[in-house]
Amino acid sequence: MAVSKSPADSTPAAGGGQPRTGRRPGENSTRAAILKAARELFAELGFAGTSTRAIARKAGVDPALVHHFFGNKEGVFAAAVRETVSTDTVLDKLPETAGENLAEELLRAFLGLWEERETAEAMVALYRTAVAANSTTNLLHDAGMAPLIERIAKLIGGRDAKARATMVCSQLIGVALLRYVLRLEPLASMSLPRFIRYSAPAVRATLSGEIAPAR
Amino acid sequence: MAVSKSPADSTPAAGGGQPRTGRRPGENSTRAAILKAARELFAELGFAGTSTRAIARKAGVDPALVHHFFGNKEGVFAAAVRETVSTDTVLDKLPETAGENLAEELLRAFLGLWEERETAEAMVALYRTAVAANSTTNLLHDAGMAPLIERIAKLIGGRDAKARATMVCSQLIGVALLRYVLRLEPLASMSLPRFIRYSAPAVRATLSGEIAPAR
DNA sequence: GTCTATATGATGATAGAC
DNA sequence: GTCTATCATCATATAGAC
Repeated sequence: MAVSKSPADSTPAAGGGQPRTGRRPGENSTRAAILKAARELFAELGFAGTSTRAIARKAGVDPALVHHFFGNKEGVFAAAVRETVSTDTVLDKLPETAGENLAEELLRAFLGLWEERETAEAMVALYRTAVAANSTTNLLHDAGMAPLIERIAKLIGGRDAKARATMVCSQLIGVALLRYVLRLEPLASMSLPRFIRYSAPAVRATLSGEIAPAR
Repeated sequence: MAVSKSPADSTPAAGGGQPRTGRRPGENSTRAAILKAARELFAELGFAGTSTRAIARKAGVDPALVHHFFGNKEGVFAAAVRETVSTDTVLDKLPETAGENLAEELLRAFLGLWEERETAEAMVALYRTAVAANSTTNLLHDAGMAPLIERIAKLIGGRDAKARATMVCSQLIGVALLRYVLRLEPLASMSLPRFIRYSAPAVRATLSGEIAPAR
C-alpha cells in the first residue's frame, strides 16, 4: 500500500490550461461525499475495518461509484489522506535556526495538524493504518516524516544529530498518538497549550545534548 | 472486545484434585500450536487482518479446532495475549521509592517485556489491536497500564502526580511503539542499553517537576 | 455519472459424524 | 479430540445498461 499511488483516480486535472470546456465547479458532489465518508470511517475503524460498502452507505451513494472514482479500496484511502493533509505546512512553520523555544515550536507546528477536524481525521486514519500491520508500517515514514527528521537534524546539528532527531520525532509521534488516537486521559482533554507545556520538557531534553555518547 | 474474557476456553482445569483420571501432560499439542500461530499472525497482521483459517493453516490443524478450543476469534486473541504476557512482572521490577535512576529503572522494567520473542509478539499484537480502532482503544489501558500509572504517581508524588505519571506512561508507550512495533530506524537496531540512554533524558525530565503549573 | 446485476472468493461460525 | 460439510454473510471488484 502506498499513499502516493492512485490507481484509477478519474478526476480530470483541474489545472488544465484551457478554461473554456472545463467542468463547472461544484458539480462533483458525490466524489467529495465519498471522500468525507471515507475519512470518517477510516479514522474510526481503521483500514481493514472499513469496507467500501460502508463508505458508500455512509455517503449515501451506490457502492459501485466508490470503485468508479478511486479504482479500489487503497485508492480511496490514498485520496482521502493525500487530499486533506499536507505535511509541508509543518515544515513551513518551523524556524530556520534553533532558538530557545525550539521544543515548543516543534510541538506547536506538528500538533497543529491534529487540531482541525478534517486533517485530524486523516492523520488518525494514517496512524491507525500504519500501526495496524507490518506491511503498512512505512506509511508513517513516507508521509512526510523523513523530511521532518532531516530538518530537525539540521536544526540541532552535532555528531549524532540524525539519531537524536529521530528520537525527537518518535516523541512527537508518541504524544500525538496518545492524545489524538488513543485519547488517553488526562492528556486528551487538556488544552493544547497545557499539553505542550507537559510535553515540552521531554522534547527539550532530547533536543539538547543530554544524551550519553554512542559508546 | 475484552482480553479478560474467554467465551469458550474448553481446556480442562489442570489443577483438579484427583490425579487418577487426569489428562496426560504433553498431550495437548494442537492447542499450543494454535496459540503459537495466533500470536505470530496477530503480531504481524493485527486482529482484523488475521483470519481464524489462516491461524489454523499456519498451525497445521483443522480450522474447526480453532473454534472448538477458543469459541471465537476474540477468544483466540485473548488467550494468546493473556497466556504469554503478565504485566505484573513490570511492577515487580520497580523500586519502592524514587531514587536517582528512576527513569532508567522504569525503562528497563517496561522495555524488558519487549525483549523476549514470545512476549514481544503478544505485546505487538496488543498494541496493534488497541491502535487499530476506536472500539479497542481501551485494551492498552486495561492490560496493566492503569496500575502502572498509579504506581508511578505514588513514586513521584506531588500535586499533579497523576497527570505527570500519565505523561511518563505515554512516553513509555511511545518509545516502545516506535522501536518494537513500527521498528523505526535507527531506534529499532540500537542495543537496549543505548536505547535506554537515548530515552532516559525525556523520561527523567517529565518525572522531575520541570513542568509549568497547571494554569 | 449513476446504477443494476453479478462474478468470485474469503470470512466467522455451527452441527454433527467418527 | 479431530474432522467433513455447510450456512449465512460479507468482501472486493467488474461488466454493462441507462
